[in-house]
Amino acid sequence: MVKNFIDNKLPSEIFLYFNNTSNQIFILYNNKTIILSSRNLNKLKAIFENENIVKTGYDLKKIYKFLRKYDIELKNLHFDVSIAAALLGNLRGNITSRKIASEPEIFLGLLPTIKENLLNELKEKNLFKVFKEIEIPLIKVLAEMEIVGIKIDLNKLEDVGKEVEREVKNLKDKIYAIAGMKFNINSPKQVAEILFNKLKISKKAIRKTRTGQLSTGAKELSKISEESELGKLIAEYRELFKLQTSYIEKFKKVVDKKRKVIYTTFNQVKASTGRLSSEEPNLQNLPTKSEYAQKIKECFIASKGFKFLSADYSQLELRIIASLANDQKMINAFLSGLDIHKKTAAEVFNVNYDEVTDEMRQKAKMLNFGIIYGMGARGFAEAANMPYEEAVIFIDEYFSDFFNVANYIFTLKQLARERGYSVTLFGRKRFLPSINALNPKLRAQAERFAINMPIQGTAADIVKMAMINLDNNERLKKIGVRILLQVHDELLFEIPKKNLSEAARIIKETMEGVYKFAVPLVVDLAIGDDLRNLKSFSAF
DNA sequence: GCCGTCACG
DNA sequence: ACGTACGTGACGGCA
Repeated sequence: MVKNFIDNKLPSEIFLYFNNTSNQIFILYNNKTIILSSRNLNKLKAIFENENIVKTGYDLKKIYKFLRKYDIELKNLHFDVSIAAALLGNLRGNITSRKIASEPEIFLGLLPTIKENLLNELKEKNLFKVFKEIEIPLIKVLAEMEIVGIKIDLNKLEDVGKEVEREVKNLKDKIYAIAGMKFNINSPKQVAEILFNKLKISKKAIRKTRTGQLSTGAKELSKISEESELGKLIAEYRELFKLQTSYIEKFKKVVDKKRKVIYTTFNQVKASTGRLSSEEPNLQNLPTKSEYAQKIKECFIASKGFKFLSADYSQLELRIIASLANDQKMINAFLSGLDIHKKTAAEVFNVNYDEVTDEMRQKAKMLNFGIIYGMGARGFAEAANMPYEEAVIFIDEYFSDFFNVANYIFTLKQLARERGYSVTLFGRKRFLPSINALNPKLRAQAERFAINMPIQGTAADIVKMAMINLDNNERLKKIGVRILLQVHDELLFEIPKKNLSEAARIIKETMEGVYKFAVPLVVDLAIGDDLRNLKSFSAF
């Protein structure tokens, strides 16, 4: 039956849908439905691999990966309706996989119409360029990264696991002893009960959660250190419990035991700013801070014969603000090559660069972050742990120093109000239905989105474009370079040892050359055999 | 299925 | 007095 279809005239386009429940691909081929399971995929191999037949589907990355398992390369990825819908703002969209999973054939039949509608809307709303030039080419890059995975040392992971487990138990015992009873430390409700009712620790400075319960977050726990050491112990317990459950145990659960490789899944369009996200497991939030965190990172190792190379954009978002705002003072700060937060501090505190203290730098750093987040005085005061009045003064000073940044932020809000969306340099949009809302809370939130999205989103566009350019580089392909992970402003590669220098040079040049801003992009490199021991590396 | 919490950029 | 700076994913508790 499949044979007959192929003998007919070749279609110019086929439509694809992968049904998770049955593990089958549903294909619309010259208006006929073909259903293939892993056993008979090969019957359409020539069609899948035909460059002249465009492929349209729902979640093409998943289909690409499925076919690759059977040595078939899906070529000419053309239109992904889930991506198109997301770019148009249907984030957790109308098209949910659950809804369509029960009626895959009906959904497949609708795909051509859905595609036509989405295509028209993308063009109408000027989103086709981002779709065509960034998101579609990225599908294959992400699929390849997910297929390669990252190697993990299971023996080492087991050892760290035991250490952390022992430490968690110790902390547990200590906490019970001080509390005078056993309770569930994982229950914020019970922790609050013990601290503030049983032990009668002062709750005057303690914040409440949205639901009116006394908060027991790390910040609140640190406030009670004068009265009891329980706060510190509970915080420590939480930290280690987190490492144990969210990382060590999780990795053991999802690892491919035979290959000793962990495979993540990147979501291309989940984040409303255009960032990627990573799930099952999330490899974009590997812990870094503590000694145990470092021991976990040490478990991620380069494949035999390869070295890790990490390449991260230095201060990507601030460079973008300085450039897009065309703020000469901030641009000069970057061009000087000095520490940007220290330079900012010198401006805000009106002192010489050399006179900037760590505390001043810390405040300036928070101001710089605040800009990216669309801060208000209240939020900044809270984050920087200072009185509201003082925060107002700091922000005023910052904006009078960097007045084009202030103008830029004003313009971003203004444009968002007029257009109903915010937009990145490369045309990605975030629709902001609440930007003119009467509810001040909702409106203020939309304004923060309006400020943050063009910055975070432009950075996301840059990194996505870098990934595509790297993937298109024939030389890198030839010398065996693989991209393993993307962590927002950083890419992790695996490189055959003998080609390290050449690869590093091409990678740095490619990433820095993605776009020419007023402030040049700078990429820092580091190499190593595991994720703990990465040493900075000069490509030239 | 939501909440509080905490890991990351 | 309060609404209290962006984007995520994952956990256990709890109803």
